[in-house]
Amino acid sequence: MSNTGPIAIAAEKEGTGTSSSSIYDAIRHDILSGALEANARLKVSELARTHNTSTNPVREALQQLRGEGLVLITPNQGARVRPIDMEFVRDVAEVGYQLEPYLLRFFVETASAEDIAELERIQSEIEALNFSDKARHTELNHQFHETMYDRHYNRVAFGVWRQHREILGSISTRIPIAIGRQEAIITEHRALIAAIKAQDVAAAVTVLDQHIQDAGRHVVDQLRIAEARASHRRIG
Amino acid sequence: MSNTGPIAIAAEKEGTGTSSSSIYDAIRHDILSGALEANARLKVSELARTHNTSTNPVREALQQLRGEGLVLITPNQGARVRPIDMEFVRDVAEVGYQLEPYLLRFFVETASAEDIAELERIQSEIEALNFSDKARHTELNHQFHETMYDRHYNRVAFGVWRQHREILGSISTRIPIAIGRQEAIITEHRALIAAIKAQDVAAAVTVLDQHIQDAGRHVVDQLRIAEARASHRRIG
DNA sequence: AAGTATAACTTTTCGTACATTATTTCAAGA
DNA sequence: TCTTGAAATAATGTACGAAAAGTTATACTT
Repeated sequence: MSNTGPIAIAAEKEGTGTSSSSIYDAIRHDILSGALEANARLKVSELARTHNTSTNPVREALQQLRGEGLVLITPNQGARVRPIDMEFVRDVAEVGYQLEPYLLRFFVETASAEDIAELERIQSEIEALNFSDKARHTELNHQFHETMYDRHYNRVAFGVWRQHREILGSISTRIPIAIGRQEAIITEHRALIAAIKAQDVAAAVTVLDQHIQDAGRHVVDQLRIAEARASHRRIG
Repeated sequence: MSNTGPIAIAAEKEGTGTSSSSIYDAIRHDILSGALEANARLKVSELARTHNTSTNPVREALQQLRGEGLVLITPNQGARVRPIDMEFVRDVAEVGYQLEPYLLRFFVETASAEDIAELERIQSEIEALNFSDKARHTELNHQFHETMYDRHYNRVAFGVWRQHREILGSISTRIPIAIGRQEAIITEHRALIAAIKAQDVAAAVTVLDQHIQDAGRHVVDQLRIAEARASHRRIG
């Protein structure tokens, strides 16, 4: 059996301090930011050298990343970066679809006035930014959703969601946002806030369903364009 | 931040061969089977000794398990077994609820005659066994569901589901199955097969929703009884 | 002479041993 | 009883040897 790696029980962010943890963060960041490209070999001694440490911390970091599914390890052949291709993104996005309504429902039922105010604050910041800084937009968008789900009693669900969100977010920053999509994001967020204020669970879930499906479809479409372009370049 | 550990991108089972992999399997098994109890400290040198190997393979196995969320690691304090308590089980079960209908839908739409025959074979074996062997029943029940989801195109979703299933399965074998629940399992499985044969996606999803919610509630209830009993023993 | 197979060599992973540093334990004293 | 500190214990990081995989070069066949 080969390790094509699905997605598992995420470890929550924990206090670092050890060299192993920081190298874990570094490699993880490099994978998600795209600095390390798909299928790149992760040689232990090389990583140890570039990060000014010895091999053991690197080996442990790679094992942890394997547990999370971001790194693929074949016995005696070492670690490679899990390719975040269209298929993988689609799969990750669809898992998100299944979890978000569940997470949202609890928020609508339990949201305080402060929670909603926080949402509106983030939303106004998103609108003010107006997509001028993609990385910042992705971050704010992440905050918008995280604000709603963070206090959910189900830490497992939240963890799965967040990990998937990070993967999607990592590629969102690398693809363009279509103009039409920009407007849709604004109106969808507003509709969501309105439904939450009205304590209308059904309406909120409906809006969210639309929102995340559109968002996911958009990412997959853009990725399809990028992959087609890449293959065209190879052939031409 | 502490690592209370949600659930992440699961690594698929891969070909072993290395000592690290086999020790990973061993520890994982001991956690899920209950041989290692909740919060038990996992001392590296101790595990190395009992498994006849050195410390590095153990350390790497623990890191991988941390990535999967089965082990909690605190800097400079080492690894502990993640407690699989009622809360955790409930959370894991609820994540399952969100994913199973999604996985099932695809199966109903694409199932071949052989697939359905396989389901019926497993079902008849379950009925023949009639709950006389709990471990075997859990295994068959797992097979019943896995048969439906295994060929789903979304490997990420399948991986998340399977990992959660393994956690639930590990405790199912440790709790009693109520008589009423036994009959319900049989009839629910039969109804599910009927709906699949009729290509009725909606009916299948409805039956499944009922089935997994009942199953989850049953596990949580039994666990509540067990925990209450344990705390009573402590007090009394 | 070109292509393939094989052998020598290099690189990398994997397991072992050890040094260092942090934590836990436990006993002595306030 | 609580605090303090020293010894024991365990985690983290470094170094190295053995085994496997990958690479290059050489010999052999067609």
